[in-house]
Amino acid sequence: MVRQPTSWNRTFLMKGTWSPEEDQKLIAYIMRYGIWNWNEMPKYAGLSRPGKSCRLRWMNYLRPYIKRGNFTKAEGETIFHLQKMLGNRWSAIAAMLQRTDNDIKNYWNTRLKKRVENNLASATASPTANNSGIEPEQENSSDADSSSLNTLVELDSALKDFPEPAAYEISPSENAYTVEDNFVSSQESWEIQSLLEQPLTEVAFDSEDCQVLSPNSQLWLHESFYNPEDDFRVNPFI
DNA sequence: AATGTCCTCAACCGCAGGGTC
DNA sequence: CGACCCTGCGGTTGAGGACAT
Repeated sequence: MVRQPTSWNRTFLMKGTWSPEEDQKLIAYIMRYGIWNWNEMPKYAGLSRPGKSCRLRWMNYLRPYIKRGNFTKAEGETIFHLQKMLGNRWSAIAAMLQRTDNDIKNYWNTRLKKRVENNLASATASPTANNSGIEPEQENSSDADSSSLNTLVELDSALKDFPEPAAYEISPSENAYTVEDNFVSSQESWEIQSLLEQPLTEVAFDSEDCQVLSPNSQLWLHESFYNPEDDFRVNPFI
């Protein structure tokens, strides 16, 4: 079988940052025809981009249902612990947070990783120093506890400069919500959704699964309240 | 104001795995 | 069964903005 030239290896294809016009073309095409073949789609969508580039742009930026913007402290905690448990499986971590793997990866590489490394370096340099704020008797506990404690110390150091979580502080005015409990009523869910402009999806974290979440991150939302027709990202020309 | 350095993040690259022919 | 295609993943790069000197 002869390998046919594909859009992956065509020459003279555009590279670099996507323009708003290109984004619009890709969104419009996918909304109309769906995703059927990334290699062939750019040709029909009027894009001079490799299919791979189109896929990446869609997955990391244009598609609905992804959360963007600043990471909350709770998300930072989640990423920290999931990375510890799963390793660099960014897509798996991203799926749990409704973020993109690229975002998670960037966040880890540019923030958490550096802080953890710095913390470990300082701990190595002065192993007897107690700069963690942990009481001495806690440090004399069992090995397992000690390991857990080290994790907490690393986490605390990694996250200490983070802002307080703001993603669920809904504003403005009379619809202002701060989600602090484990349950949100349907009506509240819808209102929160409308304000957040992100899809309602069940966020199924709990402390038994990953033992990382603060109460703030335990939102129970249901996607049945989400109407894609109202979503400008899904219907860009409405 | 000019220059250098650091930081963030969008995008690219190479590879692996699964599916198809 | 092997060659090829497509997709998804993780590592890396580089442009551009922020900040420091």
